[in-house]
Amino acid sequence: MPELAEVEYVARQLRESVVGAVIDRAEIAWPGTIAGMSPAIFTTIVAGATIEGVERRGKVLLMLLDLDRVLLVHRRMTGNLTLVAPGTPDEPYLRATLWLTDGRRILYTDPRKFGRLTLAPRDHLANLLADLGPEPLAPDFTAARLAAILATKRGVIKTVLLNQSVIAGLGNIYADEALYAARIHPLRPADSLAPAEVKRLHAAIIGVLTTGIEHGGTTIGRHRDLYGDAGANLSHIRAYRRTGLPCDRCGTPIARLVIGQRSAHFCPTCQKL
DNA sequence: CTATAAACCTGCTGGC
DNA sequence: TGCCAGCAGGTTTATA
Repeated sequence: MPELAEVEYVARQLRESVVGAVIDRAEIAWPGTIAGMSPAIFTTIVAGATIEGVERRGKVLLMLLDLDRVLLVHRRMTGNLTLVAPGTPDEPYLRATLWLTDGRRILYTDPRKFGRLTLAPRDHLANLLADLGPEPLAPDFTAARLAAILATKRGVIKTVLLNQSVIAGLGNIYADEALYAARIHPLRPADSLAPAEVKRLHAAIIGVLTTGIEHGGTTIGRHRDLYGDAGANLSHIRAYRRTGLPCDRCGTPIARLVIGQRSAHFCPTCQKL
């Protein structure tokens, strides 16, 4: 589930709680969680590291460690990071644990085992994230820039929005929500959008992501924040998984299509092809 | 480049 | 009530 909004919210919580903390040791409960190296190497490198900062790029959470290293976390579909006090029992589906020297633990849980943790030297970061498109909440993500990008894309807009190399961080929920807010049909060719539509889409992307972050993310299935709480953004979702429910704007039942192996939800009246 | 399908995994839901 | 097909917030890889 975790898209940009969910990752950003947890990144902010981590920044408030663990910057300055020291990782005493790591324990890997499911080896496949570690990407790019063996769990043994991972645990060796991470032991004793100080967490100097927390950042995010797209859906990737970055824990900046001392000695110019970085810990990357991608939660994919069902991964969660939670911070627990000493003595708290482990959570179900625990895949990795970072023990802090003060006794707290950062738990990585992930029922479906799709998520990954990896370590890299800081100067490899740009290379590792090289395929990601612009950050939609950065000041340089302007409507003009979005227009320039979309003008070169031949595919349908829904698929283009999900492509992380086009824009970083949008997933199925916020792509559907942005298209709904902008009143653009998900099957519209990306390069067919009129300037006014691109402008609406640009504002919609920023709007739905900002709202999502403000409410702690959207919890439909498993997303939880750093303290195990569900996000409250579901009440602000107007299209995603609302098939058959009335459109907020016109009352037409929300429809569902499969586009590029993903479900797409939209209002057939407000979002004309 | 674009599109499509399958794979990676497990759990939950809805329909019969 | 019980079982099973289908679906799930993501990404990568193979194939056409």
